[in-house]
Amino acid sequence: MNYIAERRQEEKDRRRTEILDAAEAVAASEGFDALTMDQVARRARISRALLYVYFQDRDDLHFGLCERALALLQSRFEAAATRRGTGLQKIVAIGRAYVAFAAEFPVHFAALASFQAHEAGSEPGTGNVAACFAAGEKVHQTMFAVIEAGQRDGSIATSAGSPVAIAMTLWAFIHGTIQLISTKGGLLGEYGLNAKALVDQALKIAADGLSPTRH
Amino acid sequence: MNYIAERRQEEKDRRRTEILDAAEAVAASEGFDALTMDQVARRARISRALLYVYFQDRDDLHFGLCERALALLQSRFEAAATRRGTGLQKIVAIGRAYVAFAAEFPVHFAALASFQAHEAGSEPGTGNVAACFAAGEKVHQTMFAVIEAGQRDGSIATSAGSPVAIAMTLWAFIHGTIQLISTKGGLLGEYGLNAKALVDQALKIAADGLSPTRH
DNA sequence: GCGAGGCGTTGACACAGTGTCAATAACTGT
DNA sequence: ACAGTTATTGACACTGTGTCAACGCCTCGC
Repeated sequence: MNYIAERRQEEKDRRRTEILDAAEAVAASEGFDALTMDQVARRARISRALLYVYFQDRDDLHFGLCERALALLQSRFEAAATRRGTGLQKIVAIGRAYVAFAAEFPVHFAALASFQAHEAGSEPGTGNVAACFAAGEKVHQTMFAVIEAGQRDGSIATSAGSPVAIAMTLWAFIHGTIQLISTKGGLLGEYGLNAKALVDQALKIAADGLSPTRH
Repeated sequence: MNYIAERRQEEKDRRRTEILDAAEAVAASEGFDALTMDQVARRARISRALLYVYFQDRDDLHFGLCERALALLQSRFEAAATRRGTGLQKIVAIGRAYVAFAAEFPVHFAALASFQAHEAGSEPGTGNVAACFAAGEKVHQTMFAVIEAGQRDGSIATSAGSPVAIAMTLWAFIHGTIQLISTKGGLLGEYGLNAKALVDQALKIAADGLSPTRH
């Protein structure tokens, strides 16, 4: 009957999320890079071989984690984007949301960072890779819309460039800043700096660079 | 005699640079992440075991490559910093120098990127790690000096923050931008963007954010 | 010249992790 | 009860890492 297939699909989905939960737990305790298939399988209480039924390989599992992270991030971005204020204020709020996200879910941020750091061979429309790119696309769209609104309400200079280009640039800026802080945080102290001050700095410069006051 | 020790040291140094050359060659042809000790050893025409005499482990070799990359980058930064112009113009020139560096030596940039992306456990003053951090420090000092000059000649707002903080922020900005372009370059086309336009965009926003025109 | 001791060099080993496959176990419909 | 599908696994082959005892070679004191 059809009931069966449906139930099986549900069980498959639940198992899949269990595996991702396990992977997050392992990444949280052992560090993201030092995550092995064996640890994940044991944590999820299945054999390693079965893990390969649900995820094609290590990278595929990785993309699964990224998709989760991006979905979570997107909800934060949307929350930031729906607050009152100018487009510029909203985009700054989005930047702060990314910082807060990275602080709250370091594992998810690590997943995104290594996703960002590695080459993206032309994506095959299938599997978790596609889902991951789609999730990233949604995040990007959110930023895009806010920037466009900012240019319409006059808080962001149109001379700063097209919304797409600005979105990319800002993403690179804020991601680079968080990455620097999270990996080299220890060295900051030697210069008498702290994370919050650097973030404020970065957001201020970026916001001033977007503002149309000049010219 | 002392001659002997000296000659042996020189041979050791030369062998060391040969190994690094081999590592660069392998990284260039096989990709940076997919670099194995075996490939490097074979390219340098020594046994894998001997490789471990010169470099403690894979990471140590990696730090050796980073040190080279940073030294090279530093010479480019200094060249950019000695050109005529305001501090702001110089810091923009440094940004462009980093972009040019990444385009000209993708392997070196990849080394720096993965160095930047991974955690830096409190450094032990010994070995290549220390040398790598020292080289990074010199690069940072170059930026620092230019920014300070910019604030003195009035081309960079003092309200933008302390020179150290600005240097860190700008490094994060430009590095993040190059990283985005080099790993996700393929997707740029889908948005009608190209690398050069994005770089110009990023530098413009950053420069406008630093400029004191606004108050 | 020559033997002892240090230095450079290596092959071989133990280990850890990945991805695959044939075989087994569990379930479903007739 | 049985045949057919689906889920699950242990065992295997492979790749890469890091270590070690051993071997050869140079050099220096005699």
